[in-house]
Amino acid sequence: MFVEIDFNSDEAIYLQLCNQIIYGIATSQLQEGENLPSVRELAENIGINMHTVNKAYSILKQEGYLKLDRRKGAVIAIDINKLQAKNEMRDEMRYVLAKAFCKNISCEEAKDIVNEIFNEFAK
Amino acid sequence: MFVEIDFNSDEAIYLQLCNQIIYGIATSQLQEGENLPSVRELAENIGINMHTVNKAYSILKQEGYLKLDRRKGAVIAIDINKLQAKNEMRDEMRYVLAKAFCKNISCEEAKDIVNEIFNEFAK
DNA sequence: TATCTGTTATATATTTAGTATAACAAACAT
DNA sequence: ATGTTTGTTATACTAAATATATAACAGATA
Repeated sequence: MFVEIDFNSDEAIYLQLCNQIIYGIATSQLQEGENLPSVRELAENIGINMHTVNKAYSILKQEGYLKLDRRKGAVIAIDINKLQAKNEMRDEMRYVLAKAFCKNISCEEAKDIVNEIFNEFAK
Repeated sequence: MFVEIDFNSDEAIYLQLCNQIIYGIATSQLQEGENLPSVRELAENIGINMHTVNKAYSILKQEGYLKLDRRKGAVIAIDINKLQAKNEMRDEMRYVLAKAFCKNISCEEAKDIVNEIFNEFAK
């Protein structure tokens, strides 16, 4: 796997896992229908506890990025609720952009960065 | 003050405080040079502990939004390090936009929301 | 002098995060 | 059939983060 955990980060391990898997889907390093490692395997691989991986997978399932199946394990399966996703994005973005605005970053500069990041994603 | 704490949120109180004060600056409800309430006063006002407010103020100071003065108290004073601010924004934005991309939100739609939010700010 | 600032210190309770074992039922390969 | 692998659940524990409660200090101020 491409996952890299920073154990010195102040961000919780399970959140780092969630974010990196979502980023992996966006950059199509992980594709719809593809299997993730089992909770035990990934935990072993990273060197963390099974339950920490399980927590990440459960959240990703609840947020509509995975389906968990006893036979096949964790499978990428995007459930799209665009309206909800947009509202969540707006709420998260509000504080990120407030910081930017206070630091004299313009709307144009912010949108340039949005372009930049979208170019990292699959076309 | 305009601060509203959601005690049922999973977000820490001191973080809610930081975010709302930054948003307050961006929307010019708080202006450069203006005084914030003292840590004791704001704590009393919201109904939380003095140290929780103090933690928020200390972080805002360290991130360059406030100066703390024994005589005048906490004063809005923006320290602009644009390059650093841009890099931080990019890192925070990356995972917000990865989520959006997975949910079929387009680059244009994301930029529309950036416009929308910037319109909430002072001109 | 009394009061208000931020600041620091100590102690404590609560919650969250992470680990450690263990067990279960469903699926599956041999 | 047997043994293994899947997610899932339960319990117990440690450590860290969060929030509260008092208390005290030095500098500034009225």
